[in-house]
Amino acid sequence: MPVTQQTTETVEAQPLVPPIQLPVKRTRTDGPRRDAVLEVLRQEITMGRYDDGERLVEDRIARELDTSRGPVREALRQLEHEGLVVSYPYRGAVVLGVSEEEVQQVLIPVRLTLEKFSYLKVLERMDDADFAELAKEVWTMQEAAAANDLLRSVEADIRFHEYILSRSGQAHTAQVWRSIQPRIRAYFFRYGKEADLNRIAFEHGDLLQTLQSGDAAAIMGALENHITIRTPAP
Amino acid sequence: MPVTQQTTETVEAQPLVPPIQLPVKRTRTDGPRRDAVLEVLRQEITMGRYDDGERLVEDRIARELDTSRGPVREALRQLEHEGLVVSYPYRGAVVLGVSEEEVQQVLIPVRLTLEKFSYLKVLERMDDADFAELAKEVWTMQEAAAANDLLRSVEADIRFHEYILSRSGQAHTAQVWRSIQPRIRAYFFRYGKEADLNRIAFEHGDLLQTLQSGDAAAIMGALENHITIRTPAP
DNA sequence: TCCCTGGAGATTGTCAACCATCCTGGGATT
DNA sequence: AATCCCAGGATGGTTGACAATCTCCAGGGA
Repeated sequence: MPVTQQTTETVEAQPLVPPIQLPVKRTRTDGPRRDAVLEVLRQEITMGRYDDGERLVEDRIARELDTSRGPVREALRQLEHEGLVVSYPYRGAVVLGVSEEEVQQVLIPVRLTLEKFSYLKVLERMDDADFAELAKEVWTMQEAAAANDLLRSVEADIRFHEYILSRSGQAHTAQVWRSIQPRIRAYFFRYGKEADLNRIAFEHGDLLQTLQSGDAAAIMGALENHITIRTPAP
Repeated sequence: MPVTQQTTETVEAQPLVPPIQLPVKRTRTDGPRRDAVLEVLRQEITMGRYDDGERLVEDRIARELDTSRGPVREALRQLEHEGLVVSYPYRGAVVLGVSEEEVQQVLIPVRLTLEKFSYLKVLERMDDADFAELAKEVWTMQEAAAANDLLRSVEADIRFHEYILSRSGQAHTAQVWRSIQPRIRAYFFRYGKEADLNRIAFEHGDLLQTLQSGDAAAIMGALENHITIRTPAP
């Protein structure tokens, strides 16, 4: 499954023929290759197609995705910073499982901190266009709930929160979020099989409504409920 | 200022002379080159030798540190994950300043979350050797305070907390810490010029003592005081 | 004058081939 | 049984060459 085709190719240059070489650009603007590799790997790990502890060998992945080791190396580093992988010098990278306890007691509270801050920051700056954007995601969640589509629900959930994070323009907050988000995502997929999608959609609708009210205290409360409460019962 | 000398060199091979080539290994085990590059850059940024927004050009850095672009690229990515740098595709990396507000309202609270968790996790596992290790750092802080040496004090401070973090063996917690710690460090250097080093040393001594008592509630309280309180007055 | 276009130059992103360095897992030795 | 040694496997690093983009600025046209 090639990540993207070769960037440029010239038609087989026949030795003594006039240089008609038509450059066949298949490049398009799909951004750096490493990002494509990153997405593939992240998806595969998140969806559980790798076992915890399984090795990720640069050369193999490079061949599989039809690219060179460079982009693969960078993608692996990124995955390490997203906590989906651990690696030791000269020994390579292995898949790292998410422990329920750490997610509940560390990642979720950290996330709460981030969101509380950025919601406060973004409050005045939000206009109707922003709310419309968020409403769209809530709508998607409702659809996903109706279709019992966990994937779409989680994606919309993430986008909902990410929209506000990015809108708040707090560089460091966003940085921490990027590092935490993939793990939370992976966690939802693993332990969220029997999550109540309707409830998720409803909660976000409620959160959005509270946001529109502009009442800071109410927002903090809604956030805390929304983020903290869903403990998949230990 | 070369990061490290060439890995292996053979004595100038005189054309028609018997292959006496004595391999002059200067390698030693100083780990991956990227780490050396990383440390140099991190230090320079932390110490304010780069202005906020200043560009970090791969080629220039590679030449300055006498290495190739590979390790430099990896170091820059790492710095990005440490929040000391931001980069955009095809546009390169620039130094990112730490905003006091984000440190106070985001990074510090996040840090508190991490430490609370890991301290609880590590409680029973701590033995006298561990406490001795921590006592050593407290001692260093006292020394640094006496000499009014901010650098040494901050270093020992970081090591104190990092020791417990790593001792707790919580992979995800440690991951987040690694991403946050450099920024907090940089923050201390920038805004901590008139910090009371004696107070810092004392607080850690107190924290250590509380740790040895094994009283979980007391430890949480001490942590909260220690980490949260030092607001350099806005 | 102001806006738009089209390079030119600079820098990042990728490739490929090669070598150094380090880790791992036997097998032979003691 | 414990230890040492070695070969194979993988990662870390180098080089040189291109491809892909971005930035900026000079001209041209409205």
